Amino acid sequence: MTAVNPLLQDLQHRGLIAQTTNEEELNELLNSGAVTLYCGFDPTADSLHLGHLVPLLMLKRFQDAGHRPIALVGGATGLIGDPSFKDQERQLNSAEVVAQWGDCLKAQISRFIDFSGDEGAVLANNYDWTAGVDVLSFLRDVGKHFTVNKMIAKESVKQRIDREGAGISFTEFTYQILQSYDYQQLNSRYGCTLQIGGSDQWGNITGGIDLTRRMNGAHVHAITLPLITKSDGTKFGKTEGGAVWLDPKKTSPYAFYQFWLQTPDADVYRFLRFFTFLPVEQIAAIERADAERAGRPEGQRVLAQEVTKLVHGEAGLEAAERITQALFSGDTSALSENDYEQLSLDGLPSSMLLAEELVEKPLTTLFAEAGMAKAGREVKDALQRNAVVINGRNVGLDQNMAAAELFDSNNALFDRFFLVKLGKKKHHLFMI
RNA sequence: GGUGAGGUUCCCGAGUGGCCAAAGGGAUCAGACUGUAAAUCUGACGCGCGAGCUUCGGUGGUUCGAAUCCACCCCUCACCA
Repeated sequence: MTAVNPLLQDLQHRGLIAQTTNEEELNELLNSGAVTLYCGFDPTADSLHLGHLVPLLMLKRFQDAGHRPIALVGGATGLIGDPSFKDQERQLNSAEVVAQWGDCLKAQISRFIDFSGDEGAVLANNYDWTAGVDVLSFLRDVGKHFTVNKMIAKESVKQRIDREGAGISFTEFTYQILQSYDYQQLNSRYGCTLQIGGSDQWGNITGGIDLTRRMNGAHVHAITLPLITKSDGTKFGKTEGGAVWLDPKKTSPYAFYQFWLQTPDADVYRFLRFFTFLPVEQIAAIERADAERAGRPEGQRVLAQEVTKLVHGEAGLEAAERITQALFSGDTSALSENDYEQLSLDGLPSSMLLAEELVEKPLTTLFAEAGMAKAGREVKDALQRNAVVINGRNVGLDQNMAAAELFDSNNALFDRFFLVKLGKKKHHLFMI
């Protein structure tokens, strides 16, 4: 029995390993020196989202442990669409759009992984080795290694094949061959011997392992990461606004920080292990301390701080905490004119008001348009329950038509700011 | 191609001529309680501050009146070929 690899052990303690190829061999591989490993990210949008964060951080964990990660942007696979566990055929995106999205992902990934240095990490794009391949070569050289029988048997496409009325196009069916080809190529080009990915990628990954053995005669490995679940069964990583993005323009550091801060107790320590680099012992200590102390736990705050810092940097975290402090301390009187300007810059939702538009406009419409509620009805409900506060003053439904008066410059802070709170958590800054 | 079942408001799902903006559940939003947590309880939940306006696969029709009846069409599912 060889020594247990510390990285592998840490990953196990964190619950970050769903499946692996032969564990003994994997352990030996990691003990034998620097390993080159890869993880693919398909450009399906102009930004990565929380679902990508765990694999991305995983690459970093390996890099920190002295291994060499390859971040693969799926410029080619993104054109095809991964059918794994999807119940419906997906809409194809145009080549220009996918290329542009791919560039966005590259920029984001670069903030997590260090690509400098000759022996450093590699940023690759599978478009580079697929775009030029002609159909006949591909079918003869690569396709010949796959049996349709095996491809059909994969769990990831099973529901699409079994189920009547669903179906799968040849295009998407081919996806697993393309991803397998990536592994084989990365093995040839960079000596890559380990692939990581979400547990839904197991089928695609094993295809790559087989292909690499057949074409390169190389014995390569894989680790899959668990699907991140929430204790209440709802989907992780979603808010009212949809996905939580890593791009600060799409999800502000403040909104990002708030997302983590609102993590249920039942999930917070697990998420600390998944999404931060804090040692597992320290996380366990936080959990113990929280359990012993009555009242508000520390876990959420630590989680929000750590992950926001990781994704948005010190400055992003500071901005998020600045807003949070101002809005949730209950004391906004301490804010200076400069602070209000900063709130908007820091990512607090804000909008401009035009005096002439306020005369006929009910608050319900005004706040719904500002994005504080989905429909005027929700604002009405909040007004009825005294849940709307403008600059510290409660506003009721009887003032619904009094927008012009409420937002008069005489009532403004520093002659132009209005901080509106709807419910306990929704804040919006209006400026005149 | 044949036969049978069905398409209802975000989702599931009741509703078969007026009492239906449409039961019930879920999701969502707000309130209470708390810790910006969970659980629980309360309210809202097509759109509109309101008067009112627009919905029940589509198009036409019957009727004072249709989600509900009729005709045609579109789509889904099941079984058979």
